[in-house]
Amino acid sequence: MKNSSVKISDVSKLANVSVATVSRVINGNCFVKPETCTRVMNAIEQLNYQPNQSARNLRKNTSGTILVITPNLTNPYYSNILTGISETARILGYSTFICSTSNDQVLEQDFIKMLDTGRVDGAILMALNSDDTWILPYAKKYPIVLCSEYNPNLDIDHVCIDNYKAAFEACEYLISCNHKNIAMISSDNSYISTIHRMQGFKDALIKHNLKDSVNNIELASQDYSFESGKALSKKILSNKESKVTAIFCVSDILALGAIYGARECGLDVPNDVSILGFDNLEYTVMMVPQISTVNQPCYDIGVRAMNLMQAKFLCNTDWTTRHEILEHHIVQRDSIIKIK
Amino acid sequence: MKNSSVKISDVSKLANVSVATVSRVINGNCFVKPETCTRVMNAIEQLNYQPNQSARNLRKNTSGTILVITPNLTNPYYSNILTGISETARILGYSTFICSTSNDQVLEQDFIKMLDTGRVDGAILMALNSDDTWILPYAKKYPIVLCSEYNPNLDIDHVCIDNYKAAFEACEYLISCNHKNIAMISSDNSYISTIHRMQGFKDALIKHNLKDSVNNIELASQDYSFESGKALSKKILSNKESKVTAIFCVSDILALGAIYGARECGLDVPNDVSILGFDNLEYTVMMVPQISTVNQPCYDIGVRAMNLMQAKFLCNTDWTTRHEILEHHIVQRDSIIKIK
DNA sequence: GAATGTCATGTAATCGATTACATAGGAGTT
DNA sequence: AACTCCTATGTAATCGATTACATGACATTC
Repeated sequence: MKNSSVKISDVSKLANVSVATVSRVINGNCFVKPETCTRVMNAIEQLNYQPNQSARNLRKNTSGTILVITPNLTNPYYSNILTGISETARILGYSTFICSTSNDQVLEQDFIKMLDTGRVDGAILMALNSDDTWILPYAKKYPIVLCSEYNPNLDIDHVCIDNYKAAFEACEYLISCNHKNIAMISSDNSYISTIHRMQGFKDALIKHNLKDSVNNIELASQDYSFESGKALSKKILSNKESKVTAIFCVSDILALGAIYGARECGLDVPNDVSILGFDNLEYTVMMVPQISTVNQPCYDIGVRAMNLMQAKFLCNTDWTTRHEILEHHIVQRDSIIKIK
Repeated sequence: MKNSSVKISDVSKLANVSVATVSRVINGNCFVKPETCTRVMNAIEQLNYQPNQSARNLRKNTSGTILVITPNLTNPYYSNILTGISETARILGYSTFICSTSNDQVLEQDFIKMLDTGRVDGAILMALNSDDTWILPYAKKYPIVLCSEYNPNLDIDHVCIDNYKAAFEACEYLISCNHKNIAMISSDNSYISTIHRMQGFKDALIKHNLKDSVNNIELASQDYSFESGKALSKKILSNKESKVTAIFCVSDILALGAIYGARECGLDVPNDVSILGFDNLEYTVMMVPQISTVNQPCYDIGVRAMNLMQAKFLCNTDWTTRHEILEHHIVQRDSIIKIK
């Protein structure tokens, strides 16, 4: 026998009140006599009553759950954000429905349709391309929050870091270590973070009169894979003319690949080449050399995204779009040396 | 305007049939004239009708969602299993509700209560202690599948590998490389996998007359952390009398820590100490030395767990408990050498 | 041609909550 | 005493689907 077979009418009978009163007690209506309230609560306790969510959702026309769309679950960058989202959702009383797309846009748009069916009340998306516009009609109808990535032409709430500034500073950090010939391993996608990081990198080079490096950008074809990082660093480092002394990678996994590739070219990191990562994932400190990187507050990004979602739910007046920019910082470790 | 405001009665009006007929079409009842069926489907298409899940769930007394309980989302071991579970669930038409406990049993049991409220139809648990019995009443009432860990005294469906055999073989592999003084870094928890691995390790040593090594087991206090691996390998290797030449770690992260610790002791891996990991997570090949390890088919474990769950749902006769044991294998890479 | 069976469809009850509206008792006002 | 107002509670409609049961059309059988 399911406990769920205990329903509100059972409670009402035991407490000798109507179902309406029981419902009022459950939902904290203030017009219930304390005495009655106690009686009802005792009955609930005694029967171990738990309200049926489907019935509640049907009546209230909500689901209490948030759709979370992520490219995958295994990349620690995403899983850290997801942890922030999930834990915050739990605390705030929402459920989450985490869906991974494996970068399949059709799947992504199928998931989004759950907003229409009432299966979910809102959605947090973690990987919108900077030129995606299909999301707009949904964002107009439902609460949507974008995480890390967004389309600058669309007026939709989002939470992210200042990727332009982060890359600019990262590049300046390498320059401050007297690197003059710097390469970048970026990614062949159209995320706004990628665009901003490349622009920040270039602008820093230009500011410091290192225009020759501006074209040293290689693009990883499979997003942020180790294999791409390895292959591209070998490509960069095997070009003896260029004499690159530092590589800025737009993810820690690419940096890992770059280090491996450097080693295969017979080069030592950091003595022959310096490598800078991005994200500051846990494993950057689990190896030699520990990887210097740009910290992103992944967990907090998730927390803020979920809080923003709740704010949108609670707001009953006009909502003005919010863009939350969290702080990044450069983490100096062992994969970079200062050239004398 | 929500699309969800289109309801079954709107479709029925447009198609000029009753709601019952529309429902029959949606649910594939065979007693509908093809002609009528087409008319209804056109109406559905035209109105972009999507059935309201809450109403459906209420009426059918199901939720179509599976609770998945994991210690965390960030450990790639779990996130790979989760991927297998989620993708399979999607294909089979179920939703998943992934909850992470951070090893908080109170939270875990709170999550399980969602079975009682009808919020979920079944649960997959990924980290049951070998002496946990609180799960039993739930397993009797609801479909429950255990993943990786289980309680051998409880008759509950589970999917895992043969950890005893895996550890036995792992140890024999080290012995076959002529290691005679072998240590183990295990974990201070009561998972059945841990117990079995330690037993397998010991029995292999005994079989090969290496009884002296049997007490070389150190326990990581914070489950499978890098820090523990580092500290314990330093402890093991700094003991000059013991002359340990190989360490078997019960997780790749511990192995990572062990390698780091060895390096801090001035020892080279694999030339001075060999290190064997467990799990075969992606990053074992992303560093030097690439880590030799025991492969677990994480993704498949997830797939099988979800398939098992579905089998339980579909079974309307008596169910006999199933224990699915998937294949492991040793992956030879660079963190182990054969002693001459 | 009456009885029976099959197919296709409709009517209305039902799932378990929430909530608009109704009602009744008691306090306060005139 | 008659009125209003407030509090506390009950009655019944409602959310949007599914489905048991009813019905009618038509085919088959004897």
